[in-house]
Amino acid sequence: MTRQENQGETVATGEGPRWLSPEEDRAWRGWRRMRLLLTARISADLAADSGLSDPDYDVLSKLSEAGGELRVTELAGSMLWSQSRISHHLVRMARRGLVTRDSCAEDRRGTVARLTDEGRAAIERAAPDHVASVRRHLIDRLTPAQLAALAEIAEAVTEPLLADGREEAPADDNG
Amino acid sequence: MTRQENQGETVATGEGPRWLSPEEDRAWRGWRRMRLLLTARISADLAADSGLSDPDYDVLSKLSEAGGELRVTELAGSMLWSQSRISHHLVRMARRGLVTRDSCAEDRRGTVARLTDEGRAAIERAAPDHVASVRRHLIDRLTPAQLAALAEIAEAVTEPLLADGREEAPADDNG
DNA sequence: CATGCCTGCATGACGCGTCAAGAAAACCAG
DNA sequence: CTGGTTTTCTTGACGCGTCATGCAGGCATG
Repeated sequence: MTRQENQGETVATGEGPRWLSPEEDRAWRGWRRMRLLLTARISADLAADSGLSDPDYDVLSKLSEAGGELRVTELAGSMLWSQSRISHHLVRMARRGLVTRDSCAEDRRGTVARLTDEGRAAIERAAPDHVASVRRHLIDRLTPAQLAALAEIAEAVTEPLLADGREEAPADDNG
Repeated sequence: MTRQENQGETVATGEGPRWLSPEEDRAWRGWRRMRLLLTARISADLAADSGLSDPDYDVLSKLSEAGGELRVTELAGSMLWSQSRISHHLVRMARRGLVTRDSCAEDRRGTVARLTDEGRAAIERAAPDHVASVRRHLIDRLTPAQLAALAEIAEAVTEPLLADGREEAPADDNG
């Protein structure tokens, strides 16, 4: 992302783009490495401890928060997932008996995703180990100040992205 | 991740796990949302601007830094990718004419990944827009202090993860 | 120089996520 | 209530990444 080896070469545009400064590059590379390694690690812990994937856990968790059932669109909206993604994933989870997909009474286009007993049991079994993993690999590595900084950074970055999404396609965003 | 609706219920372990405090939860949720949205957005920009995927860009960039060719293992090592991942991806990139995969002279088990002219052209065309996208969505949203904090957070989190990897399987890590 | 292990890489199967296309119900005009 | 639009969700194709497996070439040991 800094100019690297090809620094002497002229870029196709002919106009010099603003490459990243060393500090900027350090943050960018750090972010990408953290994304790669932390995600992989917590995901692997979760799979090993409970047999659930990260997305599995998220869906079960949301459904559990919502009292056990939720319209598919609300599920997608609250998780910032695409319709297609949630649809595909619910099919897979239903196949494994973690949820059911029942057609909705009030709106017959709709589908209600419902936690099965097995699904509820799975999330309750998985949660403690998962929290422990998140603590071990992220929370406990940071000072309280860093934790606060991370939250603020995330908010500063995601807010404009959420706003972009709303302008292009004014959709629901309750989450 | 905080106790949410099921807070009154007893967890299967019977022993209360240390759930996340509000500040911890804010950081954890923020991190996940940032990972989801920022990654998606930069990735979409890259695809729209240049037709390359994120992994495409990373591979081309590494090869370019290395002067145009690299042993597959070194490529994987420097990017922290699995052998399998790099292998699959090089097959796909070779199919599109971005790289070639030639068997290595000194070690006949080995493979050398080489940038084609087309591959070199692709990365040079893509780079300026990509930097601009990274600036727009990440760098420019943060103060210099936040940028430094992000880098430090990333380092604090990834260092132990890299160390873990080495203990379990003492491999190369030049990157 | 044979034995056996380790390394470097490829491959197949499978889960995951996106985009594009489509079906069906709801909504809304006139 | 008819015709068009919008919403809700599904589906198929395809790229991506992982894990497990396999295999050929290097390497070390006797």
